[in-house]
Amino acid sequence: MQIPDKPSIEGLEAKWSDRWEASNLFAFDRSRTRDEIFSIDTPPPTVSGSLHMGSVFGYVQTDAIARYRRMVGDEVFYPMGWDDNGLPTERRVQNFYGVTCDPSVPYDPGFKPPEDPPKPPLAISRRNFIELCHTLTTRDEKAFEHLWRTLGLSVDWSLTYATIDDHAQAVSQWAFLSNLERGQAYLSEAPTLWDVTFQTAVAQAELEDRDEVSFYHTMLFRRGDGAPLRVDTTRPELLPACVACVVHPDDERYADLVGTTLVTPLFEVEVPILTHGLADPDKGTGIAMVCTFGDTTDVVWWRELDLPVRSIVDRDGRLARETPDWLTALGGREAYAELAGKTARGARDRVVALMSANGDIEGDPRKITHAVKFFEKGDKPLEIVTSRQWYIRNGARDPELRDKLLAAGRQLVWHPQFMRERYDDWVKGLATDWLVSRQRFFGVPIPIWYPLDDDGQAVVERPLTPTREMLPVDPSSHTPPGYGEAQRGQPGGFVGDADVMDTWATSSLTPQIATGWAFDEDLLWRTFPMDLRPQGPEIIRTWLFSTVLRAEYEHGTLPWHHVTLNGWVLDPDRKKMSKSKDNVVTPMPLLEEFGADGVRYWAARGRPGTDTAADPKQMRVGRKFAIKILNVSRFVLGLGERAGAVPAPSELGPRAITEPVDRSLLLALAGIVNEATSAFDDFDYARALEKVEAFFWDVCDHYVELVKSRAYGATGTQAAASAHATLRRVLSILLRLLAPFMVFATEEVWSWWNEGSVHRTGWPSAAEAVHGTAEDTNESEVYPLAVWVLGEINKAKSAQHRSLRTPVSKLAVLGPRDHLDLIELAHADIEAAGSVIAMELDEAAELAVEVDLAAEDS
RNA sequence: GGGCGAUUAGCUCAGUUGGCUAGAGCGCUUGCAUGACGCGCAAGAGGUCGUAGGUUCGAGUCCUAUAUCGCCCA
Repeated sequence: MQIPDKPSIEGLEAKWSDRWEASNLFAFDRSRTRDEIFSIDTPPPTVSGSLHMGSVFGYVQTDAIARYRRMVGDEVFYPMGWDDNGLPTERRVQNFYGVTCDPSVPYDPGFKPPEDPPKPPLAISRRNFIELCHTLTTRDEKAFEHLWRTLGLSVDWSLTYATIDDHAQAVSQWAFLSNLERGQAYLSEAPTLWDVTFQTAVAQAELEDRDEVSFYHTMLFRRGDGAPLRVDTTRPELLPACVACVVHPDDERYADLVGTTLVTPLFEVEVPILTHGLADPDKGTGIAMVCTFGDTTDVVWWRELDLPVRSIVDRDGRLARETPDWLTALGGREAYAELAGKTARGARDRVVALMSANGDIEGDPRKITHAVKFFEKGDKPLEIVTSRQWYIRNGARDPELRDKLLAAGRQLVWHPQFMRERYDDWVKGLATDWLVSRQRFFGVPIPIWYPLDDDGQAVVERPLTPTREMLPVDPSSHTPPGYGEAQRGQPGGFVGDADVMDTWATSSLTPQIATGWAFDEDLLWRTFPMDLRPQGPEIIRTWLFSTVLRAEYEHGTLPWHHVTLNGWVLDPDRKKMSKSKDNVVTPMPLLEEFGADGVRYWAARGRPGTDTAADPKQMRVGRKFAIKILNVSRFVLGLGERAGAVPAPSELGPRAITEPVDRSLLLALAGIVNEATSAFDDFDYARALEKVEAFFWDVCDHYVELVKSRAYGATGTQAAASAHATLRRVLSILLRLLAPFMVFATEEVWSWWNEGSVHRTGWPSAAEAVHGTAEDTNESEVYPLAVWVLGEINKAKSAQHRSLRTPVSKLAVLGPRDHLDLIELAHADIEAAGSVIAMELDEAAELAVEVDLAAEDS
C-alpha cells in the first residue's frame, strides 16, 4: 500500500483520465441484453458555440447518474455526439476565416484560407466552404473532448458521432425518406417565414418575438364615392402588395362599406373591404390593409378570405426589380419604379415621401412599440415569402397525431415533473407543420431529385429517391437510380434538390443515430428505447418534441423512458449568462483553480431543474472536500501500518467490530446508503450528494475524534481493532457513495488499498454497512449521544478560551436512566476524546452536562 | 396577455407525504498547534420562512389573493 505523506489533488485529472482511457474502463459491452443495459441519449453539444459553464453543468449531473448506474450493475451505454451541422457552424466559419459561400464559384482543390480574415470576406465555392466547416468543427470537437475528459465524463469515446458524419447523414436521410413514403413529409408551396440575412426559410420553433420601435402612418385610401378613408399601417412600403382591407365584423363604423371596394393611394389598385375577426377595432383606425405578406396575420387573412398573392419582397429582402403586372395605372408603375430593388426600409422612406408629396398621407408618423417576429439567430425582422419547401407533419393540423403526442408526453417520466407543462403547451400551440428544408450549405442534403420534363421543368410531384444502400447521398453530386450524370439539368433528365435539412431534422434522431437504427439492428434492440435523455429546458419545444415525434413515426414508442431537465447556469451575480452581456464564465480556468472534483461538486449540488449560479465559492468548497477525502483516508489507512499495539488490517474481519459506538455509527451509515440509493433511483443526484457529504463530515469531525485514542491503542488491541475495522468499512462505503461525484479523489484513494477502479466496483448496500454486527437498534443513539457529550465538553473549553486538550477534572452527565445507559457504552471513548479524568453519570429528568476544567497552569 | 418556477440567516441554498426550540455551507466574531488535514478544529452571533387572508389541534410546508424576480410562449 502506497500512501503519500502529503496527499494532493493536483494532477489527478490527467493521471486518471489517461489510465481510464488506456484500460477502456468505460467501454460499452454490447454483448449485454436490453434489461441489463442503461442507455443514455447524451445531447450532442453545439461545437461551434463557446465552451462555458452551462456546458459543464448538465453533463456532470448526467455523468453522476451514469456512474451510479454502472455501480449498481447496469451496463451503461453512454455515447457522446457533436452537433456540428447547421447555421451556427456556417456563421462561425464565416467569421473565423473571413469567407462567404457562393455556390456559383468553382471549386478550388488547392484552396487555403487566408492567414487573417479579409475584409470584405472572400467568396469561395460551396465545396471549399463545406471543407472549411469540417476543418473547424474537427478542431472545436477536440477542445470539447479535452474539456469532457478533464471533467472526467465516463463516456465511451469509441461510440462518438457527429451530426454531420456519414452515419448521421444516412440515418437522417433514411428517416426523411421513410416519412416521405408514409406521407408524413410533403412538399408545399406556401407563405414561408424568411430570414433575409441568411436567405433561408425558418421554422416556428426558431421564432422569437422582439419588441421593435415602429411608426404608424395614416394613408388615405379612396372610397367608391371618392371620399378618403384613413388606413393606418407600419409598413407603407407593402402598399403595392395590398390585396384587401379588413375590418372587424362588429365594427359599426365601417359596416356600410363592407362589400364595397377601395382604391389604394399612389398605386391605384382596387381592393375589396372584407370582414374578419382578427381585425382589431382598437388598432389604428380599425381598418387594416392586407398585404402578401407583411406578417403572419396577413397569411391568415389571405388564406381564410381566399385572396390573391401579390408578392413584392424578394428573398434578399429587397423589393422586386420588375414592376408587378397588377400595377396598371401609369402613376402607380412610375411610383413602383422608384422602389424597385430597394430594401424594405429604403422603400418605406421613399414611398412615404412620394405619398406625402401627393397628399396621400395625413399627419405625422406616430411612434409605437410592437412585437415583431425574428429568426432567433438573426438580426433583421423576418419577411414572409412564398416558396416551395419540405414539411414534416407534426400534429399542428392533425388532432389525432396531436393527441398521440400529448399522450406520449404523459407517458414520459419528467424530472422534475413540472417541466412537462412546457411540452404540453408547445404541442397544443403548434400552428404549422414543421418546415425542414433550409436554403443553406453545411447540413444534411435533402435526399431527393426531381425528374425534368421535356421542357426542362422539374416535376416536383414525382420526386426520385435513393435506395438505402446509397445513403448518404448528395443530390448535387450523386445521380438518382436509373439516371446518368450527363442527364443532370437536361430535358428528360433530372435535377437534385439543392436544399439541406434543418439541423433539428437530424438532431431529432440522436437516439436512432446512437443506437444503430436501420444500420445495426443488433445494437438497436439492446439499447432502444433509451433509458434517459438529459437536456436543458430551453429545447423542450425543439429537440425533445421533435425527437418524440420522430420516434412516434418510426417506432410507435417513446425514444426514452426518462428525461431530466437541468437548470440554467447564471453568472455569480445571478444573471443569465450570455455572450452579449459579456458575463460568460469559461470552464478551463476554474478547472485549474479548483480541480475537476471541485467543479463537479458545484455542478452536482445544483438541484434537478434549478437555476444555479456559477459560484467559485461553491467550487472552493468542493476542492476542500476533495482534499479532505485524501487526508481522512490517509489517517484511516495509516492506522494499520503502525507497529505495536494495534492489529494488522488482515486480522480485521466483521467480528472485529465489537464496540457499541462503532455499531451505532454503522447503523447510521446504513440509513445514509438507503437515502442516497433511493435519491439516485429517482435521478436526484443532488440529494444523494447532500446526504452523503453531510455524513462524511460528521464522520471526520465527530466519529474520528471520538475514537482516535482508541484507534491508537489506548484501551487495548481489541477495542482498537473494532475502530480500525469500522473506519475501513465506513471509508470503503463512503468512497463508493462519493465516487459518482468526486471521481478523481475517490479513485486516487481507492487505488491506495484496492485492486481495480472504484468506478467499476459495486454500489454499497445498507446490509453491507451493518454486516456481521448485531443489528441492535437500541444502540443507534449511542454515537449521537456520545457526540453530544463531547460537544458539551468542547463548548465548556471554548467558552473559557482553553485548548481542547485541557483536562477535564470532573465530568458529570445528568439524565434519564435509559440515556445514561447508552452513554455509559461510550464511556471510554468520551473520556479519551475529552481528556476527562473523572466521569460520573447521575440520574435526572433532563439531559445535562457539568464540566469542571483542570486549573489553568498545571 | 397566458403557462411554469422562484421568494427561508449578510451571501448561496436544503427543508421529501403539514408535527418538536427552522438547518447547512460561505462570510463574520472569538478561540485552539491535538500523532489525517491550519485548504484544519472548537465555539458564537445572525431568520416575525415576500405580503395578506384561509383550512387545521398545529402551516416554511396545503388553499386563495397579491407583489417582486426569472424562464417559456403569445
